Amino acid sequence: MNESWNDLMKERFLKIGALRSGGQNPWPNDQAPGWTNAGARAAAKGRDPEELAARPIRVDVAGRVMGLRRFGKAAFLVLSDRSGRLQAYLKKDHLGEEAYDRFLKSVDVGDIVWVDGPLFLTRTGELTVEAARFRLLTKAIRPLPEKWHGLSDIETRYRQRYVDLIVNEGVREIFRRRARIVSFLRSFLTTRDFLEVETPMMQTVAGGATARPFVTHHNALDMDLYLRVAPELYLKRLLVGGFERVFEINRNFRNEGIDTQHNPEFTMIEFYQAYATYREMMDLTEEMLSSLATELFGAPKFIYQGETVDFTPPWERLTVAQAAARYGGFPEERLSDEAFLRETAGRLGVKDAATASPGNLLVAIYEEVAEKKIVGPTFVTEYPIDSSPLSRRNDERPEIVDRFELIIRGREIANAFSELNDPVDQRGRFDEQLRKRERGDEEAHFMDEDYLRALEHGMPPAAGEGIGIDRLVMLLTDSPSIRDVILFPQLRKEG
RNA sequence: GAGCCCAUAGCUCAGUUGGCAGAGCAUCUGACUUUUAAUCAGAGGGUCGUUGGUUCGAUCCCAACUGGGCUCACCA
Repeated sequence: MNESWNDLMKERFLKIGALRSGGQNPWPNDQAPGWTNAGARAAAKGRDPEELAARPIRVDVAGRVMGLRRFGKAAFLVLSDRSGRLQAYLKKDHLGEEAYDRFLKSVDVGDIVWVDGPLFLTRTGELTVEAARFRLLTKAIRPLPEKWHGLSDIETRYRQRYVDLIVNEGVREIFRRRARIVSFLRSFLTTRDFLEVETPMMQTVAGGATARPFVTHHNALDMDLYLRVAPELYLKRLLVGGFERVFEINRNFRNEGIDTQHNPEFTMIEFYQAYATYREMMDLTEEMLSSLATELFGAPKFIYQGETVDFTPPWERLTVAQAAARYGGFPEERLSDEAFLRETAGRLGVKDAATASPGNLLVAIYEEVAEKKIVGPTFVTEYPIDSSPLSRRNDERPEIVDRFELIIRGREIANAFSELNDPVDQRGRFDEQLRKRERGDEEAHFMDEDYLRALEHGMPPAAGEGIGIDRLVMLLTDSPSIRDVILFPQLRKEG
């Protein structure tokens, strides 16, 4: 008995003692159910009470006791397993006085039990197992939250996700849907001949994105390593190696703030296709996400936070300048005027408005006035070159890159571009990033000599894309916070 | 990192203009053999997040701290 236990827990501990002295193990592991609750329901579907009585279906099921209604000489248990709920009925006449009394003395809501017996329908039509045999499989010491209001304290829901999952069916459904989404994306790409790969999470150079990395240390090698901020540079090495279509679904780590859109570790899918451009990536994305929504909802439309999101292709395509002009109310031609950009950026409070390049000013203005207002899905294109050090330069306009961001409900969901495979241009871009880093930009890219060496071997022309899985799942589960779609979101140490 | 808000029984929540801490569910005892948040009768259960301060007296007022939420900044 633990001193910190409350009265409810002490009460249950006494029951454990009673079980043990009666020769019963409170935590046995020698009984597996032959049926799931949903399987039992399916077997009895359409049968009326007389048919069930005439040709009994005998099932044995196990699950957590979510409800317990005692009536003296009979009792109902509500059992919950991975497939759903099913009611069990225990009758003293059928089970024998001693066994019945002992079981009902020891069992509590929250325990896991096994029940074996024929199915029947109660007067109110509820499918029920009439227990001929039963066993306690797991004794719970802690009580579950209240049956009607459940667990709503947000901190407890995140810290003790196991309790959240036990009592909040909607939470279980979110994570089932998350698994379905990841599985859909995986098979969508696999059937298009993409190879799934795994590349390093611990990298000597944290490349592929602009973000502050986590640092760790390898003792045997006496070497600092970075948790990856993106898999991009490794996946493109694989294009060099001859895997012309690759993808990876895995965690990235970024040492930045935490809020409803950001968790330090988050899941990305990145995919790369040789002989494709960012234009084909738009088509692929439209097809992938609209068919995903159709798979989930039966149509490429769904509700997010009270508003309809429509994934029916084709999606709107806007340049950064067009988006800034439309949502900021500027004449588009003025957005190519450096003085106007500088003045506007300054007025909007953009930092470095006096020194930033015209391209970066335009993006900053777009992000300030337009991005949050775009309902989408919208592909935003024509990003300036200095914000995209790994993207292919546009053939006609060397100041922009062949890149898009996919914006849905004001959030960046995907980022894609035609890949820069010119090793000379790439070295120049890395040099520029190094100069930014020397000026104090902690998020600028590092030089990656091995990546340049790979490019020097020849990377096929290609396009690649990354989609933030957590944000996609938020959209498709109508979740307002990223913590609602990550099983164990990052929190401070418990106080 | 900044601002605002929150922390009371296992859970969901009241409450005290500063004077013995409340409800429902859960638990325990009793009644009850087809219930559905079962019902009925009774009982027990609290370091009011932590530490200080003000006060005759603090769960309540003040401060700091811890944890959480939202907004902003950074970012995807």
